[in-house]
Amino acid sequence: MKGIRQLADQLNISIGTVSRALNGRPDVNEETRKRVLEAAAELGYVPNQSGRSLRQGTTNAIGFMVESGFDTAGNPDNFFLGVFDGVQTVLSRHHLDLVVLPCATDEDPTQYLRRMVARRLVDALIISATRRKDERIELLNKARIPFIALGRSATPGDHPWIDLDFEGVAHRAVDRLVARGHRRVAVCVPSNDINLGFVFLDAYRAALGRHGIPFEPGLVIRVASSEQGGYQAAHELLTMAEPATAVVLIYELMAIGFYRRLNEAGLSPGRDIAVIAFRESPLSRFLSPPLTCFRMSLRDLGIALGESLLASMPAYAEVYPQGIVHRVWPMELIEGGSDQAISG
Amino acid sequence: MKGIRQLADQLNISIGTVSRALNGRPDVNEETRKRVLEAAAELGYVPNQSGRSLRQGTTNAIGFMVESGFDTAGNPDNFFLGVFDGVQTVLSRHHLDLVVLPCATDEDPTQYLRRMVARRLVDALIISATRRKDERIELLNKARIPFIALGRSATPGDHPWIDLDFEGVAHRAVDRLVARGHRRVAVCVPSNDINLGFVFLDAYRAALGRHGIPFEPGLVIRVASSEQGGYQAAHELLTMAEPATAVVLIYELMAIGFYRRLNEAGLSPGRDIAVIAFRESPLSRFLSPPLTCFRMSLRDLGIALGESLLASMPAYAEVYPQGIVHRVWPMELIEGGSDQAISG
DNA sequence: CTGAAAGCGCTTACAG
DNA sequence: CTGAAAGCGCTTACAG
Repeated sequence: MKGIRQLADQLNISIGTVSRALNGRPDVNEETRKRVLEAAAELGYVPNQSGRSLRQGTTNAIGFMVESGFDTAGNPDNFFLGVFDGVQTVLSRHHLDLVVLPCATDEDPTQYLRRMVARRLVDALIISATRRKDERIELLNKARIPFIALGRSATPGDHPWIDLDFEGVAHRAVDRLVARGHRRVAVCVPSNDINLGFVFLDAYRAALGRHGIPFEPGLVIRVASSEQGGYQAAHELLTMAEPATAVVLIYELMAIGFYRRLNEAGLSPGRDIAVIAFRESPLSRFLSPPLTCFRMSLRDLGIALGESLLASMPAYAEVYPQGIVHRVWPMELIEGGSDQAISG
Repeated sequence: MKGIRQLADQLNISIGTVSRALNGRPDVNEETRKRVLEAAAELGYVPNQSGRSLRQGTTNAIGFMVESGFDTAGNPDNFFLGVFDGVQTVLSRHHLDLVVLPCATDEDPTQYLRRMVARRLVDALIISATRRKDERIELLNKARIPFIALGRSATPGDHPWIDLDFEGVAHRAVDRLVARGHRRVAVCVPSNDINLGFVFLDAYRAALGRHGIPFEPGLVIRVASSEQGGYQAAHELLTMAEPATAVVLIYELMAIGFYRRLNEAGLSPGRDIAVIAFRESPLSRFLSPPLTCFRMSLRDLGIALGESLLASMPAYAEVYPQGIVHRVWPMELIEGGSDQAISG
């Protein structure tokens, strides 16, 4: 099956009618439509997307930009695959396809995105791993392409975004630890300029402030978002003049290395040092002790991302009247034993 | 900047010349080419991909199909992101872009692929998580779209593929364990119909055979490719009438749950039971004891996939004269302490 | 070396 | 309800 021409010839009708029948236009005889649909199914005809795109000015594809080498290292159990699944649930309602655009580690993310936008591969975009200052936001605003950011940024603009509730997590974590007598609570944040590090740190300071605990820069440990980073963080903590008695980890993968280093020092997480991690992952409860951390549904987040993106696209705004979404995604505390240690 | 028309008008030349200049055709005055290139850069003009695709019959995009819910759960440290990076290194040489096509959990992979192929979104495909019998291979063969499979399959066809060296790993793992006196070596494989489970199991049987050890179906533990699966596997092993003294895990994530369950039973991996896992991941060496497992470069695998795919595309076969690649990817043994346990 | 024109596969006003 | 035709943005033989 080559194209609409062949299908039309086969049926002895015009390509216009075939197109209208296939696209569900109302002004087609039902008998004709049935014949067209059957023939298309039998011959496996599906419209060439390039032809449609060129004519309609729309690709019916939504892009999701991810980066191989950046923040993503901190997301173990296929964080993105879970989110994709939710996004697709929404997109499939409208016959839109999700296309993931992975930016290579050796390419500048803004340059990469510029190319993708210019090629007009997708109608709208989801970007992730937002930086404190994120040029991609300016780029997309200027290009007037609809997009939503998974993550906030200090870059101005009233684009839609959804971000995890770093503030809520920081406050609840600090509250729990302070309630157990801890006054020296360390925090592990990424060493790069990803925005979540700033948001988390600000909330951590505010939480300490509520308890009248002065902020100590020395308790902010900046490491890679990985097992290795966690190992290094524990090492730094152990070599502090006056070690922290509790720690909050921004990535649960860090916990693996963190636990390991503590064990090497003959210390037990949960008994000698209290540990709270950010997001729950499948490994959380298989650590000893299980991690106290925060739960969320990746799929639901994906659904929210998809719906909020469509809400910002003129063609779908009617179906999703939520307007420009700015949303903090709630996280639910899951108690493990890792924060049982008591201080003071 | 709307299109080539505007750019041409601006420069007072025809769109044909603009196109030729931009595409590096030799029959363009160098002075003219320079003007065109400069104007394009200044105005941020990039050809609309739909227009090019329609005219050329090629999209300049390569698809990489992944599945959210299948085998991928067993791949923790961003297995695919690492591979993508290598693939992109190759594609960027030819101004091809990588587009990842994630099949949702609730969609049939073959149906999904059929749609993607029909839409003509990409020129060629990489598929992963091949099944024992994989309809996608038949589909792609029939559609005559170039593709390479990451993973073998029993489905016939002489398409190119690259697969990890499950045989080598199974043989070396069994050899090591037998050398330490083990005769009852269990193996954990996925409970679904992914092909690697079959390949691995066959090699395991062959390896046992070389040592004159009879194959015992009871020592094949089928569980999910996850921490939870590993936990369950250890549980099953502990409740065997005559427990295995060693185990080979097909996914390293399983080790987390496996270790946990052993610890709950007061047993130490590496001391009481020997454990060898398949692929090294960042977490391998942070477990206690570190995992004995097998190392490979995700990036190099991606490069090989990219080059082998291009080799199968007429337009690039000259640059990559390797023909139809059927390749087993080597893995290097990394000693941890997890297989130190001695038996007999 | 450049321009004018055809045509890739579609969708969609416009007639009838 | 259907057909004929225009045109989306490109690339590429074909003239000159």
